[in-house]
Order: sequence, then structure tokens, then C-alpha cells
Amino acid sequence: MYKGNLDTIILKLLSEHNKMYGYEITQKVKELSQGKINIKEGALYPALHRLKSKGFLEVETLKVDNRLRKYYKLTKNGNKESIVKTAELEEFINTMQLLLNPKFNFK
Amino acid sequence: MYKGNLDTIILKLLSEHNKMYGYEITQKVKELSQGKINIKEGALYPALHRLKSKGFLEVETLKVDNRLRKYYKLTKNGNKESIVKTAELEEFINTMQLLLNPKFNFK
DNA sequence: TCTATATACCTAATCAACTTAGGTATATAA
DNA sequence: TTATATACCTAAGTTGATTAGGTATATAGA
Repeated sequence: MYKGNLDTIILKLLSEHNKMYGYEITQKVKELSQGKINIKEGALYPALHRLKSKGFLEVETLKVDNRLRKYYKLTKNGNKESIVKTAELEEFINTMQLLLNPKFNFK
Repeated sequence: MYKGNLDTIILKLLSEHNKMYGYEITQKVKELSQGKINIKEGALYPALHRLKSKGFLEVETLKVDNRLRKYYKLTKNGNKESIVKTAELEEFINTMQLLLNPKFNFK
């Protein structure tokens, strides 16, 4: 489970890979997370459509090996959003660390 | 937002404070998180009741300064659960770090 | 040949956990 | 007398996931 961070994960990945298609994203996340995060299709595709409808992603459909692939890439706004969301996730993680390690609160 | 980690936060706090009441938990979390996490009552109280019904918490009602306080403390199973959930949250955070800092994947 | 697995997309129904918004009540500070 | 803090509670609505279903092609194995 990615706990509301799926959009952030997608935006962050796309900020590093120019363009990716849905299935590729699930595999990349699985690889980067050492098998711990397995994005479900029922979460992924609605998320991609949501991000596109918000103007953060643009799509290009290509046929590769007789199969359709929908490549997504960040728009200019998507790039901004990626930076904002990534910063928010980092802050969230730092805050969680404070709760887990209360002794380090005043470090 | 605490993104599905409220139960973990409560269990972890109670593992360090013996007994706490609801309002106290919200204040303590606000303090520890430097104001960033503001637990809503609509989330807190159902969570406390849920954890109690699962046998992880036990309650003692006291009247202090003419106001009721419901003090919660971990049961034996609650203590176990606290350890499990805390470890899960730590692992989740580590996994998120991998996604945020892909260069550190092989450290 | 048939079946399972991988690749590649999609949606609808369901579930869990949150926010919002309402309620009750006492104590204190402006 | 009004707002804020303390202290508890629940119901309705929203969000974002899972589960489970669908379509279709390619490949590996029994």
C-alpha cells in the first residue's frame, strides 16, 4: 500500500524518465521498492487518467510489438506539481520520523 | 494527514506513556510533529474504539476537574501490535525513501 | 493443443479511513 | 457574554485504495 502517495510516485518517476507507460510504471516501482510496492491496475489507471485530466500529464499512444502502449510524460505544470508533491512527501516522512523517534525531536 | 497510520501512531504513543486520554493524544501528536499533524476528533475516537474492540486497548474512566477523561492503555496484545505496526511503518518509510532517492537503492 | 503467465489496457463495485459538521458539557479568559 | 480550551461522541460525505471483472496479444511449458 502506498497510502495516498500514488500520484506523487507517478509524478516523481516521470520527472526522472521522460516518458513511461502504465505497465512500465508498475514494474519500475516494484523494482525500485525491492518488490514491496505492487501497484494495482485498479489504482494505477484511474490515477493516470486523473493526472492527465488535471493537466499534469500528456499521452501518446504507440503500437509496439503489436500491443498498444500509452506513454505518459509530464507537462510543464506536471513538472511543477512533481516538485511540490515530492517535497510534501519528504516532509510527511520527516514528520513520521519524529513520531517514531521522539528522542530525536530536538536534534 | 496521517495516511492510514493513525492506529500505529496511537499504539506507538501508548507504548511510551502507559496511559493517555483522547484529547491528550491529539495534543501530544501536535507537539511531537511540531504542529504538522492535527488529529481530527472524527478520526481519533472511532480509532480508539476500534483498537479497544480489537482487544489492543483497555479503558478507565476518571473524573478530573469535573470533566470526564477516558484513559487508554495497551493490553498485552496491544503491546505486541504496537511493535508490529511500528516496524511496518518504519519499513514503509524506508521503502518510500527508496522511491524518493533512487540513487541510494544499492547503498 | 491447451494452459498458464506475461504484457497491456480498462472499469465497476466494494471497502477503509479520512474530513466535515454536527451534538453535549464544563472551565476560563477577554 | 462570548470565544476558546478542554473533553467526549456520531453520522454523512469524500477519497483512494482493493477486488474482481473485462478485452487482447505473445510466449513458455505440459
